[in-house]
Amino acid sequence: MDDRVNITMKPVIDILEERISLALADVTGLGPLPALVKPATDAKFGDYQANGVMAAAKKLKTNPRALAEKLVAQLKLDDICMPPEIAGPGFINLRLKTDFLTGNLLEINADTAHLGISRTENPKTIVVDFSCPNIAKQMHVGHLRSTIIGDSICRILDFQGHKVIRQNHIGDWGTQFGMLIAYLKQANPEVIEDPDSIHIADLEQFYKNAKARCDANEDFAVLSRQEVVALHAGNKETLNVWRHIVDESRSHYQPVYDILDVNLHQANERGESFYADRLSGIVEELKQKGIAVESDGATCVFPEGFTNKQGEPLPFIIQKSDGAFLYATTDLAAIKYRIDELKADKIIYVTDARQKLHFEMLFATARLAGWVHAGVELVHVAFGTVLGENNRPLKTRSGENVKLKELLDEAIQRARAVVEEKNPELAEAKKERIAEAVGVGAVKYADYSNNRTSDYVFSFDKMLAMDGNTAPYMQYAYARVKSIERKAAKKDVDVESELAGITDLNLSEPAELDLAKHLIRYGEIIESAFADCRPNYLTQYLYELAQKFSAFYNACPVLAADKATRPTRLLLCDLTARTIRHGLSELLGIRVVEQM
RNA sequence: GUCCCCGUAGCCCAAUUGGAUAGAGCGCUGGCCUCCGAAGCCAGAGGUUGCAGGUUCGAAUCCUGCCGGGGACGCCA
Repeated sequence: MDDRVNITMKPVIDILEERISLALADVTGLGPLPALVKPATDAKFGDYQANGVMAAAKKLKTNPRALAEKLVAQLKLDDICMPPEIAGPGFINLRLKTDFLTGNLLEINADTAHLGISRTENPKTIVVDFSCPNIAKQMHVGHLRSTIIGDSICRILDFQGHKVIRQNHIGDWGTQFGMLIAYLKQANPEVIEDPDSIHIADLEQFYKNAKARCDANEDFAVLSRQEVVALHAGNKETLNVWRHIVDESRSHYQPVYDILDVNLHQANERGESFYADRLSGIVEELKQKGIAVESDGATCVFPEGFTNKQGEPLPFIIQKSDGAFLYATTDLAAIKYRIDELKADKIIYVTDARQKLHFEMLFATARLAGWVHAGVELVHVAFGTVLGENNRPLKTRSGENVKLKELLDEAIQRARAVVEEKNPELAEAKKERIAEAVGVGAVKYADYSNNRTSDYVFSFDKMLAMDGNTAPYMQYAYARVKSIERKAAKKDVDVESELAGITDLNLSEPAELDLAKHLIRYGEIIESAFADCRPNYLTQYLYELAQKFSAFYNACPVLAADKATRPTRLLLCDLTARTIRHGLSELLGIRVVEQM
């Protein structure tokens, strides 16, 4: 079964690419050349086009159209396409046969779990480093993108059959802990006796109070520094208080992951503290290998190709002059751990674009150290900033970071108001569920649908709009299919049995064909979203799918269709719903609802 | 000052990385509910892809130089 699926259910675009590439190699005698098969830029050119002939002709210094003629004469695609057509300077236009389309849809239909999408032939162990909140502070809007983009990358990799290791590199070991512990000991001395009694209602306030006392009171500042030393030295009492602050913080951010449907748990945490006792060894090793040297009292690596403002070599500082370790040191320890112990073939870092230079230097240093053996890939997946209406990074009116929890609450509340308006007769509990799915979905979808690398302006009104490329639009398309199924039951149409015995389809209406051709491209889109870690390819596809479904829905009655066409249309509905549900809820972590 | 990212329709964004006549949405104009959910659909107007050169069959995409915006650049993460 799996073999069959793997052979037959490769995306069409890949099959075409392979076959045309082979033929191209044959005709030119130049060895393997890419066929450059792409979706057609315009429906009037067909469904796919191969652009590789022109590049090949250039190499061969021959006429591209003549080469195209020779190639087409050799091509055997008649099981998939109508006879290829040559156009323009040497494009080869390909139009899928309806028979092929039918067969493809039936196979997708048969493969309930994977929608006919084959798993990778080359599974890898991939570590994804994402989210990474600072402990003892509430998650704010700055954590949104890393958290959900990282989660989606994991979901896609997982679906493709890779071994995914999620790593939440939480900030749990910094100097701010001295201050927090010192404050807690003063403000809530009972926690020393009974650490379980810690209950920090407002983490942010707790942090601010500690900071204020630290700034105002020199004795307290001294105390704070002593606590850091005590913590890092492993003092039992201090460690105990620290552990409870971390636990308490988790009880604040775990619910945020839960409401976001982000698959992160305590088991995924490998915070800064995890690497604490490895840091001095890392620095030692780099010194011994002659990679790290002392400079102005600090220990630095100077990887080639990086310069500072004065044009001098730029340091990657791994140990401060006071002996303390930094972010860079922890990241180096983490790379080593991930490659040596987690056996990572690939490590993906999902962080904001401003850290680009840091990761370039980090990777360069790890390579110098010889830790990154052949076959290991290091990738920085960077993203832009979430902006407010003023085009500056999103803040509250008073200039503070917008808390993620509050942002999501507002989205849910706004969605709730819309449900109330459109569908007042629904049960309360149902309205609440819908509001959560729509509100949170809207925030996530809006983020995913933007180009990852650019900044975007956050707008509740836009993301909750029912038209346009938004989560509610997609959820609505899904709910309409479900509504057809409910109506079917009332009209004595047994959808299951009509679909169960289905062996042939009757595709004839343009809207049916258009939808069908889009449905079979799902696997191809997942591949491209994966290759570049770009969830917006997926949202773009889903949006087009929902649009094509809506056009089909308007043009082609389903339940009222005659016996010859109804099963085909039911199948199109069902596959649309399954694809939307899979894309939204499995790959993007956005819930669908039966009614809204 | 050096380096990195960006500049696309009135607005907000795409363009699968060098392919054909640059696409969607919002907004605007007009049409579609006796009909499976109108939170919808259909049609239309709207562009010298910041500017100027260059590379080639072919450029929003690559190269050079300007202009404008954002970011990074020794002991934060």
